[in-house]
Parts: sequence; structure tokens; C-alpha cells
Amino acid sequence: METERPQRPDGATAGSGTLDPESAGRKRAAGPERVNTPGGRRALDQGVILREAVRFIDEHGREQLTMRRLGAELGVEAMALYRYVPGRDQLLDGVVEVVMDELYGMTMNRPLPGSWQEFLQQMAHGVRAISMEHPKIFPLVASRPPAAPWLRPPLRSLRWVEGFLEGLDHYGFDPTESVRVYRAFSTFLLGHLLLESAIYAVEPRAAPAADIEFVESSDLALYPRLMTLSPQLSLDTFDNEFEDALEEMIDRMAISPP
Amino acid sequence: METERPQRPDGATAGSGTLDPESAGRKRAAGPERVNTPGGRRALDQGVILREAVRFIDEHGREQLTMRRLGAELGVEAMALYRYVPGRDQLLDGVVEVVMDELYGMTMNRPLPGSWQEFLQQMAHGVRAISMEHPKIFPLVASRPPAAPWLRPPLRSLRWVEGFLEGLDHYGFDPTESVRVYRAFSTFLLGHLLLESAIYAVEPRAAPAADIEFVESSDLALYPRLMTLSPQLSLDTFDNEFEDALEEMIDRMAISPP
DNA sequence: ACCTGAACACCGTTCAAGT
DNA sequence: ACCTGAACACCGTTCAAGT
Repeated sequence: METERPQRPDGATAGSGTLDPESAGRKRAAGPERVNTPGGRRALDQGVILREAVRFIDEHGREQLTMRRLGAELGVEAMALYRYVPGRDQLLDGVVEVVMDELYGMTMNRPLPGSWQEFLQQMAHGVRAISMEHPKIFPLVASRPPAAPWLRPPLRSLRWVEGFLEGLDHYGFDPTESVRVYRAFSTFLLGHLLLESAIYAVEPRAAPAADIEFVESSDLALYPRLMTLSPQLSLDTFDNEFEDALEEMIDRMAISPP
Repeated sequence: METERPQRPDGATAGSGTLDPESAGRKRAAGPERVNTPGGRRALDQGVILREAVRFIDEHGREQLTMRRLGAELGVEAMALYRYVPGRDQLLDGVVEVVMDELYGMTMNRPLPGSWQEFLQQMAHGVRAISMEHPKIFPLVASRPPAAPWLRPPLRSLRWVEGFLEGLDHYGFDPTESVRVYRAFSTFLLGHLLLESAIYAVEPRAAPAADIEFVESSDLALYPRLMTLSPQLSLDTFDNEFEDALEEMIDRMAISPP
């Protein structure tokens, strides 16, 4: 039951129906500023729609995002969005793109630090900051099918990864070593940040206690070790886990493979 | 726009509408075997439905699973499923449960090996085997909201985690150390297996080459490093990555924290 | 006891029609 | 040029009715 993908009549290579990256998250090179529509509504365009989608998911979660509701949020019927976005899937890809652009701005527009260790620290903390700013979006970053199979979540921007590899090159990593670092780095971030953002998405930095009741106590009674350990298991130790494992992983990157 | 959860009239604690764990994935203690319905159809029950859901997702992916299609697969209207499963969300939780039970059977019904290092190796390889058997289900295991916030994906079975902690206890880990191991272990598995299963879900152990064209070449031309490295980036190195990082992580667990 | 038909309130998406 | 109304083919879910 595959959806047929109709040929575009205009001769453009339809490809996989990606968004125009130029007008997505970034600002246009100062053009004619269409401010407001006669009706007083904000003028629609792809960037406006994608940013509103980001805001909406941040607030309500990705389950709640529908074309109809997003349209309503922008003062327009759902059908109007299809002029700017090919469909819901591409909208979600665009959301990921906006967030990755934010990451790029945060991590790549500054001078390289003195050591490659500091560089990796800086990059890791940048990605973590983004995942904490958008905990409800991070699962999308982590699990939407990427543009290329070798583009590993959560580092899903060609531009960002290019910059990352440039950085490694600057510190003297050869291509093979760089690939190894990129892989270890992405795996590390995916594991840590997906777990952390999952918690943070439901309870934005809330109390650690009282969570023990969350499982029906009858169930828990069957498992004595979980019973006694659940207070310890409930402690929020993500900060330490992240920092320790990050340092560990960075140390590991210093040793070249045979 | 919250969905109202109506009070059950039968006085049972409705709670969060979980499935009856007894009849889920496991076989019943030999009872009256209702084999076939008069019409010749397989008799419905929760276990049959959940196992069919697992099979269906393995084959078609989780996007394709709808109550209506699952019903059709079982020779029944969608509405008939609601007698055995509270709703779609709980169905998906049940799917996760079935897979976790499979993991339990694979890893917990055998004698403990000689060293805790071997034990962790065995557990890690068990989880990896499950993720490779159900690559299209693994994202559910990784990202459905768990029963308790401290129950970290992908290790989402109270029973399994209890067994894991029992194992650690047997090798002399004290409770604090065990929690530390559990956390590092789950983070490690989540990162590695989510990446690997994502690849494996679309291409079951397929060719490594030709993936380079997957990104429009025009895009890639902007990024010289990605351009030259994409062949290396496309190589399937998950086996080595997993084994190396696992050994590394196990080494790290030997050192107690201050 | 177990399943179905019909209905409800939603989806994403298309397209001719309005301004 | 840009948006809408109406329509289509789907969803999940409820419930009275059938057997």
C-alpha cells in the first residue's frame, strides 16, 4: 500500500520531496520585507511555518502537531500550508533542520579552542544544550530517517558535520581517525541525550522524589532489588554521567587503532 | 485537549490502563485450549493479538500498524480488538513487552558465567540480538514512555532489570555500584543499538556501496570533506564499534567512583 | 460471550473555486 | 497570488445491535 509519488510537471527533479534549504531556518539576505497581510495576519512563508512548528512542539509535544492545528495557530486553514511545505513528513524534517541550524549557530560560529579535547567538549555541550532546549523535539532529531544513511543522528546536518570534520582536521586528525571520532561522538550523544531529554520532556527539571509510586506498588513488590533501589534509581545524575562518560570517550579517541 | 479517561464501572483500579501482564507474551499455565472458532478462524486473545502485532511491525513497520489493518490480519474487524486491548497505545506497550519477554528468555534462563565481565558481555549481546531480530520494533523499545522514569530504555522490563541486578549482586557489586553499572549499560546500548537498528530496518544487511548517491550530489558538492569521506562513512563498522566500546565500558565499570 | 455496523470526531491531502 | 470549502480516504474509538 505504497503512496504513489507523482511526477512533477515542472521538470524539477522531485527527488524525495525535500524542503528548500535556503529559506528554511535561516534569515533571507535582506529582501523585500512582506510584513503583514491585509487581514492583519503574519505573512506566511516556509520559515514562519517551521518556526511555529518548533514552538508548537516545544509546548505541546509532537503527538499534538497536526496540519490543521498548526494552520489554526497561524490563523489559516491547514490547506494553506501546502503551498509552502510538501507535506507533514517534510514539515517534521524541516523542524529538525531548524533545530540543527540553531546548533550550528551555537557551536560553529566561534574560534576553535586550543586543544582538540576542548573542541570535542565544546561540541558535545552544544548538542546537549540544544537537546535540553527542545527536549520534545530531540526524539525527532534522533529518529527521523536521515538524508544519508551515514549521517548519524543526532548530528543530522551536512553543514554541521562538515564543520565538525574541519575542526578535527585542524587538530591534525587524519580522515580515518576523524571518521572514528565522528562515530563514537554521535553514538555517545545519542544514548545520553535521548535518555536525558525523555525525562526532561515530561518533567522540566522537577523533584526527584515521589516517583517511586509511579509503578503500581503491587508490581514493584515482586522485585525486591528494584524495590530497595528505586530511590537511588530515581536520582537525577545525568550531569555527572554525561561529563564522566564524555571525558572517558575523549580519552579513548586519543589512542589510534592498530 | 486532554482525553478524558472514564472511570471503570467494575471497580477495578483503572490506573493508566495497562495490559494484564499475565496473559501478554507468555504462555498460560496449561488451561482449557480453545483452538479454533466455529468459523475456522484462530481464537482471539491478548497474546495472539500482541504476537500478530509484533509480526506485522517486523514485516511492514510501525507506521503501517493500524487497529483496522491488524484486525484484518486476524480475520476480524478492528472493533473486536478492543475486547482484549484497551487501545492503540497499550497495544504498542504490549508489543514492547513481548519483545522484552523474548529478551528475558534469551538471557536470564541460563547459568551465570564465571566473571562479571562475561556476564555483562552476555547481557549486551542478548539485547543486541533482540534489536537485530526486531529492528523495526526497537525504536518503540527505545522511546515509548516507560512504566517508571528510572526504568531506562532499552531495558524496559521490571523483571529483566531485577534479574540484571541479581546478577550484579552475585558478582559482589554493592547497590550503589549496581546502579552505576545499570545506567552506563543502558546508555551504551541505547546509543549503539538505535543507530544500528535504524540502518538494519531499511536495509537488512545489504551492500555498503552506492549509498553515496543517496544525498543529491549537488548538496554534497558544497561539503568537500563529506564528499571525500562518504565512502568511508558508508562502511558498516557496527560490529567493531559495538565490541570495542562495550569492552571499554566494561573496563570502566571496574573502577569504583570516589 | 463475542463480534459487527454504524456513527463520531478526528486525520492528511487534493483540487476546483473564490478573492 | 494566495487562501478556502468541500470532498476523499483514511484513522481510533464507542456503543447499541446482532448471533
